[in-house]
Amino acid sequence: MPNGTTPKLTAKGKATRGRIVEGAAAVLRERGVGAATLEDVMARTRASKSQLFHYFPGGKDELLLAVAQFEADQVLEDQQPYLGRLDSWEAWQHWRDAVVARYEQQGDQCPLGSLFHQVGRATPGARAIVVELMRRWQDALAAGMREQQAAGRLPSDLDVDTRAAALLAGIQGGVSILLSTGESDHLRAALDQGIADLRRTGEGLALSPR
Amino acid sequence: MPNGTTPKLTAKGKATRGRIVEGAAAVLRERGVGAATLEDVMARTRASKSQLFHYFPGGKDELLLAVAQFEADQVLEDQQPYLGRLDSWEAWQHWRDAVVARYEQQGDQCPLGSLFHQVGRATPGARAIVVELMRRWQDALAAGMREQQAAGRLPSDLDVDTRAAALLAGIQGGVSILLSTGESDHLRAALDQGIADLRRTGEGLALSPR
DNA sequence: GGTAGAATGGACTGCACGGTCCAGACGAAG
DNA sequence: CTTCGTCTGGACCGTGCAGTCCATTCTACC
Repeated sequence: MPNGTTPKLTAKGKATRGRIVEGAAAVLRERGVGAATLEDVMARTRASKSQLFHYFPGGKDELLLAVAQFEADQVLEDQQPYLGRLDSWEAWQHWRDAVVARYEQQGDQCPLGSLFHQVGRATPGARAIVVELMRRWQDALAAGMREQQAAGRLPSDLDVDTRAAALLAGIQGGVSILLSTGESDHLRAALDQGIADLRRTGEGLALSPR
Repeated sequence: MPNGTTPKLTAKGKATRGRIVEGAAAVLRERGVGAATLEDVMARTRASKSQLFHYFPGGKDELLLAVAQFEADQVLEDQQPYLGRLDSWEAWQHWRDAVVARYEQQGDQCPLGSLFHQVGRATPGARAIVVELMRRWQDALAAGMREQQAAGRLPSDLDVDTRAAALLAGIQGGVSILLSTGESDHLRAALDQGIADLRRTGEGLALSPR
């Protein structure tokens, strides 16, 4: 039974724990999940082994899970404020730019992807984190489309959820290819094509009844 | 300096080597890259350790690379003959079905994805395999679109390569999400949306000149 | 049918890395 | 100022697993 938090945490403890998670995240991005060791994390965060196991009694797996949650939150945060306010085609474009920039800068390390390749399908925890991230992401996209519907820039009978799912898939694939090849062409293509398709769907809608 | 093949290979040797690669591929799919050990492979293929190192002097990494190549070839092969003959919208649909079926059946194990998460960005070999796979895949899609152009079912000025890139990204993302969540909705959505978008692009083209 | 080289078996090694333990410093609360 | 619990340091352990070595058997070729 995985309980949420270890024992009591004082202010100092909280800080240390946070330091460990952030440091571990950095190490994982650099070294990759397979290669990263607890000692790497210790060196990076200047924490002793007992600290690691003090804050993450479940050992490496629990730490990885914490990092995964941290990274997952980061993903959506990095898209704000654009992702939360997709109420014009310009806003969509800004969001697109933010996504491309974020992942181009991140380069070829996949904090999340590799994480649950390690902890992976086995544990329910890891999967839950990814599922939740995808859900929130897709919901945000769908919400943006609904705003455009409300503004009369998308047909009201558009299957928003499917469209959002397809767009999200395009992003994921683009990122995935970026990670393996180092080229962001596919990410750009997927985003541009997805948005263009959307815009064209709404074309000439202004003249439809109120 | 990584040479292509070990020393001389007799017929028997070739068979054994092949057996090892296939067995290793199976083990990797089941256990995941991180968890799979050489001893697992030994058990599965009934090969001794010296055999492993006889055929793959580079050790585990070289074996993983061989498996990666094997799996990469498999991916495209599994889409044939549909992928090679995308000369009608029905053919595109058949291909779509084949892709969905293949990945739904594969379930939640990612032979390739996890492979180069392990060997990964570090080695040039792994990246090359993935890059090559993506290139061939995308080329096949682009070729299919060109056939549709030739048949007058797609505008001749369509930017085929970008469209193929976007579609490929959608597939990759759909698969990637399928792997993490177990749901194939996104893969279906990406494929259906991508193809529908394509078809709509070619709509009403029959009445164009000639 | 003999020999050179490939193919196989399996014991052995080394060590990296996750995890445990205890001893001691620090901080909060009464 | 005492006390209790959190926090930290670092030595220590066990082992799982990649990789090595040599001895033996099989295969091809003359």
